[in-house]
Amino acid sequence: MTNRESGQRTETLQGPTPTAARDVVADGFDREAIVTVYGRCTVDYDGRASSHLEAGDRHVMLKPDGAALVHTDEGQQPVNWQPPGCDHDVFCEDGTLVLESRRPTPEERLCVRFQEVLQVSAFAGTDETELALVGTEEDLRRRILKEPALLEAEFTPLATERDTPAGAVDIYGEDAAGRAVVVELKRRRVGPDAVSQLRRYVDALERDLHADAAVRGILVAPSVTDRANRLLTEHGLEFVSLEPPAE
Amino acid sequence: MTNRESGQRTETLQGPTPTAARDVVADGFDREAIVTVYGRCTVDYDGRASSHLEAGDRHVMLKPDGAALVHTDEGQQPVNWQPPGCDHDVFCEDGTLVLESRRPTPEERLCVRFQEVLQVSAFAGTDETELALVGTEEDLRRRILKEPALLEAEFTPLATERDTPAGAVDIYGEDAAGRAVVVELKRRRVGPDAVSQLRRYVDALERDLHADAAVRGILVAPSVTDRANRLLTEHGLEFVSLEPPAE
DNA sequence: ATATACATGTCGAGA
DNA sequence: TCTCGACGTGTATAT
Repeated sequence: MTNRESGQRTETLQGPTPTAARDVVADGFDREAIVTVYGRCTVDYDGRASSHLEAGDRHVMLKPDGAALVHTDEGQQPVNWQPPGCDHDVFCEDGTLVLESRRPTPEERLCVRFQEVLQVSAFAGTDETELALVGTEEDLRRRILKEPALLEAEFTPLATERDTPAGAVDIYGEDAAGRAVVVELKRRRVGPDAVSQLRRYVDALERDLHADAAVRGILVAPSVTDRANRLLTEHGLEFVSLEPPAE
Repeated sequence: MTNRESGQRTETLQGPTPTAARDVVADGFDREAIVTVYGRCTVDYDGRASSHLEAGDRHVMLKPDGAALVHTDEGQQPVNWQPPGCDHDVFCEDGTLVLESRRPTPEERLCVRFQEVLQVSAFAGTDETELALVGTEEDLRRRILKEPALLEAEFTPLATERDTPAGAVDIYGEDAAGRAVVVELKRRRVGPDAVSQLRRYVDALERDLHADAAVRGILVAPSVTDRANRLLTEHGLEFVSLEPPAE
């Protein structure tokens, strides 16, 4: 089965020869298409780490922005990949199709060698729209700024992303007594890492203000783990249960 | 162009009717194949957060383990997805193809509605092999255990994954003077988070041993950021530059 | 199922 | 370019 319509949005060959497959892939690169190849292949990666994969049937996707993905029939994550910004290359070697994707800084190389190509496709299309996502940490922040009493009565937000030597604080403000308050937001249940983060900010701000009065630190999240809760107590930090808005 | 060979490893239709596309998808599910659909669609997600995507051309992959991936022509990450363990469903509604993927705990739902299906494929294959990966934190640990002097002269490893109230320490040991040493490993350049992590372990171990002598904390990584370095100094922690083995 | 930390994490913002 | 922290993080392991 063959199908070559270069002007069309999709182009697909089944069971192609290596050279025919190469031509579809190369044409797909030229047309800024998403190129996919399914077949039996080995995969080698070398860069931040190194990996090797023996022959098996996999689905390879090459995007026009330079991203590469090698998927098996399991897992949400690709078994091998390359980030956007890579240069894709296709050629035939010893009568087999080879896909290669490289990038500099860091030097990384992904190489897929096909013993057998079952199908090759090129998908050209348009997608102008952007994802509308609700329920992020940003949404949680807006919720609190709109209604500070959700945190505690008479809390007054003074700044977001306030800079400290340890990094930017999510919300900085003061309580009814005029004490400085550092608020760290998390959209979901948190563990010890989030407590450490809050602690760094509180420490840094206490030094920064070189005030005698302690800075209050409040962790805002739907819930905390046991160990995180112990850490909070240990360091005199507080917790307020609050979720991002549902819609 | 049509191709229906149910016994074969691949099955593909181009420009199918919604019902024909549905049949290929359903048959792919039955055969434990990787199913892909390319076409113009809207995508809705609701679960830990919520998202909506207006119509555009996208590549959807449904895996037999329940994973779902929606890819645009940009980015390494899918614009929407569903983790393994979901139940995939396919049907026609108002003359259009609909793909739905759900899971309980947490309740999450992904729905892709196609205005137009340009291609649908089912890929059945085998992949027995496992990825051989080198250059992980585990490799770095083995390197140090094999040659403890890389850390410092006369360092003696006593345990890996030693438990403390704050969590498991990567390597626990003692130095030439017999002082307790906590080693935290990172396979790449680290920021403040890794220092906080090491600090938690050192604190916890000092309490656990309720010894008067301070516990040494050593961060092992290729390098550290400025801020992380300041935090190390601030808390009396140490740094040793070491990388995972290259091969 | 929950908790904890790793990951070739990826991604985006800010300096 | 580098740093830093969020992410519907995913993934594995141990409890």
